Amino acid sequence: MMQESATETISNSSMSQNGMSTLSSSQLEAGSRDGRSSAGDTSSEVSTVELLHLQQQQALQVARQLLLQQPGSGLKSPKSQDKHRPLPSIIHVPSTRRFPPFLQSVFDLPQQQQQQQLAAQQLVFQQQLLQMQQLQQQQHLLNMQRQGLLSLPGPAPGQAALPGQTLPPQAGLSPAEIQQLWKDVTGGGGGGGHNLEDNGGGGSGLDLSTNNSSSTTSSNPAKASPPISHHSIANGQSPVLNHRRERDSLHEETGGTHPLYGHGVCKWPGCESICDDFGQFLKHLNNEHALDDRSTAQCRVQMQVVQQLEIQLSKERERLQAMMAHLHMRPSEPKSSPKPLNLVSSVTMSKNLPSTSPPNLPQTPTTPTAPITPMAAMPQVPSVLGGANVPSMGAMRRRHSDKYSMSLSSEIAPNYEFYKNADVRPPFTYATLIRQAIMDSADMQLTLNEIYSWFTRTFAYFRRNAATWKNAVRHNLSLHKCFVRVENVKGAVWTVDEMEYQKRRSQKITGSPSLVKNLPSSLGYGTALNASLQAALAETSLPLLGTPGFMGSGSPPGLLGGSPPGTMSGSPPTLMHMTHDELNGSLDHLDTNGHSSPGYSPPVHMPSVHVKEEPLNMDDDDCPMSLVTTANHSPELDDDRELEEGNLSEDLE
DNA sequence: CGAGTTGTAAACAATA
DNA sequence: CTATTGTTTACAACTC
Repeated sequence: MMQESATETISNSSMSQNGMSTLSSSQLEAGSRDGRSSAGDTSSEVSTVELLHLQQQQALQVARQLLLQQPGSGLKSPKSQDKHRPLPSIIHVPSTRRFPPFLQSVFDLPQQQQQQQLAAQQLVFQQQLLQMQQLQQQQHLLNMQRQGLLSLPGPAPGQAALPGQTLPPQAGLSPAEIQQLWKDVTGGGGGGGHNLEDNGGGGSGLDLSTNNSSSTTSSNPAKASPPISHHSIANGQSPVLNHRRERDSLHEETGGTHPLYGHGVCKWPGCESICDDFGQFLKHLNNEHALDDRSTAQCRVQMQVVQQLEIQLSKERERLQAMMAHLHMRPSEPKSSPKPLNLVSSVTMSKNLPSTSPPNLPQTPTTPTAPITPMAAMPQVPSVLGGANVPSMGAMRRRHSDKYSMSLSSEIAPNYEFYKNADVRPPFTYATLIRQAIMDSADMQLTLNEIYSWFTRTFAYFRRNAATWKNAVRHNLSLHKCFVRVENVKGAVWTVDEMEYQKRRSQKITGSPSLVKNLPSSLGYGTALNASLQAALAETSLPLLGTPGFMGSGSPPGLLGGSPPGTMSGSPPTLMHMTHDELNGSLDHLDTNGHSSPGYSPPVHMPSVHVKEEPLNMDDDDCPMSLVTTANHSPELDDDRELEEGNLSEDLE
């Protein structure tokens, strides 16, 4: 009972990462930078068109590259490198981030930040992809339409294109042309080009998600996209993002809301009129986009655009599945059933509860409701369970996962809905999950019950067999040194000793004790405390940590010794995410396992200091700050600390 | 084959 | 007394 309530009360901090901000400015800049357009900043028509053109091309190019790469084996990143690598997520691998993970870590971004960044990149990428698709569709449509509706203007396509860029073969129209078309159809609505500049590849892509509902809306063609970034993209996978986005926009539009209005701009296809307030927008809407032939025609175009996009989406989806099937499926085990999800879950479960799990579990228990698209689901499911891992018998454990697992946040986030609704066992160890739960919390500390809640809230899988997994959770908390119990006034909370956590990882990975020592476990401090700092240190000392298998890029066998990637016997979950995982935070990627640490005890727990102020309301929140010193620490700790502290810097090389 | 991980199950103790 | 929370053991399944 408590749990239930807790489940509800707890905030979804896990989704915080969605809150990314703007798209990478680099993307935007690229557009203007490349083009000669800079010359015409003055919002002359020409410049506007050019800008648009550039931006579109840019987006197309990026997206195209990705698409091309993905299918091909050439993909250097997530590819299945060799060992059972989980399926790379097509969508998740922004071409933009080519730099090695460890480089990223150099930035010392705190985990959250990194995640955000990651997410942002991801979003940008997806946006581009969508944009590309949209453009293609639109081009087709326009192509068709122009025959009847108008004559083409004619700026040479691709004129300002970047070196390697070319328009999609099939596209008959250049972005500029499209733009022009819209304008023509619109009859000259558009305002200045400001929009373009701001937005860059920005917002239009996202709209895909909303398109369906309001077709006439946002999915506007290239031009009419919302100006700035709201974090644009709704990454197709997480509805959450969409919601967020919607909310955000609502927010901004304090006055009123309208799908065609956002960020002070009219989002009517081809129209970018600036409307300072909602009232003005309404006026504009009624005046400029009243029911007339022109509007009707635009509406029709938009409908077609949407349809085309949908078709395209389904095609891409098919392609994705085929790719995944190709990459992951073991020759031996062709998962015949299209519904890996449930299958899997049941299989997995079987292990846990041999008899318990009803063979016929609500196979689609959650699925039906789950918003997740096959796209989102696919990656995970099949790879995780589907594949070889689930050898007929339930005996197998899917521990692989964690070896790779990185930060769940990155892994989970994108598939948040999936895990939340699908009864699939997450490919992470309990330790990893627990850590994530704690890290997701505002205070970096959770009570046992809160941890339980996180599990049930985040994974449908853990809504069953509570006794089993809860016991496992407790067991893990007690067993692993990285989990530190801190006494609190109202009880006790669990925190993560990142140092320990990393230490373990490193051990696992390197296998070399010396290295392990590098990790300054003692810097001490605490738990949640400077995660970033710690992360940085960890990274520094173990550059490879971040890279291990993910991405497939470079997992140098050398250091890793054996454990990392290859570990997973079967198919790891989605490595794709790993891609960003690396970015994410150094802290995350490597995963851990339990107790390997030699004999000493946890290095410091910072306990006292960091104690929590009860985040939850479910209890008595009266005492906001319950500072308590933890009793946990035993003398032994200190020893370690010193020990390690000493070497630390030196070892780092 | 042995060591180390991870997941389960279960016994127990301390508390609420 | 019961339910939770924690700690420990034991064991099986895996991986290296």
